[in-house]
Amino acid sequence: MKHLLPLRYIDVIARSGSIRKAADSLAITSTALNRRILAMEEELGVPIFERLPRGVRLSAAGEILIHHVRNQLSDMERVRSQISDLTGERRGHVSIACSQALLPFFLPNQIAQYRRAHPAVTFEVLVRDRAAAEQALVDMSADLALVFEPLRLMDFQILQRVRQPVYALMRPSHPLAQVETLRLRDCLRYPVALPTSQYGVRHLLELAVQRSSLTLQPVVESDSFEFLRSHALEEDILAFQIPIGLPIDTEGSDMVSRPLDIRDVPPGVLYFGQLRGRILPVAVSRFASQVLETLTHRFESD
Amino acid sequence: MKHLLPLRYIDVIARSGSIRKAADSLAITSTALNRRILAMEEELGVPIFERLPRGVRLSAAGEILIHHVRNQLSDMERVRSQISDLTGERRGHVSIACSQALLPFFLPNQIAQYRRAHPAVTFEVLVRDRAAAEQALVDMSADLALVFEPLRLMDFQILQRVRQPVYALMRPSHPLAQVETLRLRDCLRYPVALPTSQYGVRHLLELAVQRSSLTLQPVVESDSFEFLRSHALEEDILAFQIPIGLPIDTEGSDMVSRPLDIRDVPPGVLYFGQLRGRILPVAVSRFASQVLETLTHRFESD
DNA sequence: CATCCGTGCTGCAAAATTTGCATCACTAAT
DNA sequence: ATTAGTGATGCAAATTTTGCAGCACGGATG
Repeated sequence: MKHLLPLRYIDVIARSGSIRKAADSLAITSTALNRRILAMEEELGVPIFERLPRGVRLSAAGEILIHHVRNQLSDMERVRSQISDLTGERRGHVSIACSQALLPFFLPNQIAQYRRAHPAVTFEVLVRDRAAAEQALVDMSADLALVFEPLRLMDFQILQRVRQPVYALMRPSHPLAQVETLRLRDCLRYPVALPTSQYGVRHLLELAVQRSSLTLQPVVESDSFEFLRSHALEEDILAFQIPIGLPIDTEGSDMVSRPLDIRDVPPGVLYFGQLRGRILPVAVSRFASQVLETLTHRFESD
Repeated sequence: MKHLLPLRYIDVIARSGSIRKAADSLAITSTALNRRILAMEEELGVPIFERLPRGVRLSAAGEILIHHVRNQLSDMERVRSQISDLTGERRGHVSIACSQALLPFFLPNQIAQYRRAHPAVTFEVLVRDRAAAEQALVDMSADLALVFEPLRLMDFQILQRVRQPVYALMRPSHPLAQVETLRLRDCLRYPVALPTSQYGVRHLLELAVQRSSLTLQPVVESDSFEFLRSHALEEDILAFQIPIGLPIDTEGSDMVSRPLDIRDVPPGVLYFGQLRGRILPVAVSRFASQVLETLTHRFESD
């Protein structure tokens, strides 16, 4: 849609922080782009960007405007998609910001299921920590977010909340593999692998040890759950994960997972949400319904 | 804002039902306008308008689009207004669709009060019956609606609901002027003036007489409350009105108002609302808050 | 049935706008 | 001091938009 080209320009400049860089990625000259911005600022009567020696930054007015701009762009996508629906097609694009735990099983499974019904819908999955996920919603680089134990919740409209107890992950040969429900103090008698402190699982374990007299002394620490899991596959060590990050059927799996006793470690909460007040494109909305259904069916809501 | 000129074009064409007429009121040639529409339809891949021998009409796709278009236009106004706020001004425009009862006292009072604080804000008051008020919200010719006993409530987001018992209005010399609370059967012993059947007050009275064995036999009927009131001033006749249409202090008034017993006539409900899901411009939002405050303070909510 | 009026659409030339190049002025990092 | 990167600007070319005149069509009119 041509008429919102100026809006795309503003969006790209705001993201790249430089008119020249934006011009490159928009495949036009910086002159043209620069002048269009100047013209818009003229119309608006107020500068949209502050000029810095190394580029530009949104002004106060620009901050207000950018919200509107991104909304417009997104909303036009929704309109196009709805119009496509009229003519029989069903296209669309869904962008999801999520925690690492969703990567191995849950999201591939959900997306594959959705795409079986709607092959023309495309997906984008962005791994974001708890703070960045919300930011992705705000700047509309993501439509939906699935995050574990998020921090701030200003612009985050919760669609569903499910309880996620912490599970320990180990080789079948591990001494604890036979125990049905694990106590924290038993776990900590063995070497453990932990995610770094930015992650929700680590946070919950930290809280748990503070209540007891135990201490966390990880032999391996990483910001990659995939690495932690793989490492626990190599030596008799405990890794931790939440149910949504575990395979649905543990038959034939090379790892054993056992829940930690909730008296020791409180269950975390996985939040599924969108930007507050935003009207989602049809494809996104339908996919969200499916995820919501699955979450509700498979986990305890909180 | 130049970039949403095409959107204004679409809006005006949709309203006027003809490209040439729209072109006139937009002060451009029909050629230019026509070509822009053709270009947009090309971009969109779908016709926006159906071509009829006497003009154009929105197609199915156009119906979807026009919603988006009007939202965009309105939202940009909100952005401009918010940016103006940053630079110190406080401008804006508020358009209200309302029932006749609001005209003599309530709205003038509210608007005057608001304009004392914000003299640069302008107002527009459209008298609309119950169906047309909602339509005005939908096509965004009105920002807010204040209607008595509305019919459909699909796109109407209720901000407040207040109870409005029916009052009888008469000269101080009328025999019933001394009675504190009037019974319906007493009223109907005297000549009455009634609004036509499209109005809520009439509707409530009709309901009331159906429950009893009484009948309504108005000596005067009109679609103007002002006329009914004036006529009751001329002869000893009963008119009817709801509290919001009555002066606040009855001191020195040339008319007496007495409530009908709610056992006979159920109180009507006055609805204050906006278009569902719409983000209101700042000026509108602030005015709405003031009205809401007043309604809550002055009447029983329902 | 013939006429007429109002409609949207189109070819072509003029007008207006946008674009790109070369260049300037400026600032922070080197 | 130098350099590299930034946004702004004058001017001419390229592109887009506009307006005029006229066409084809279909319902209203008598």
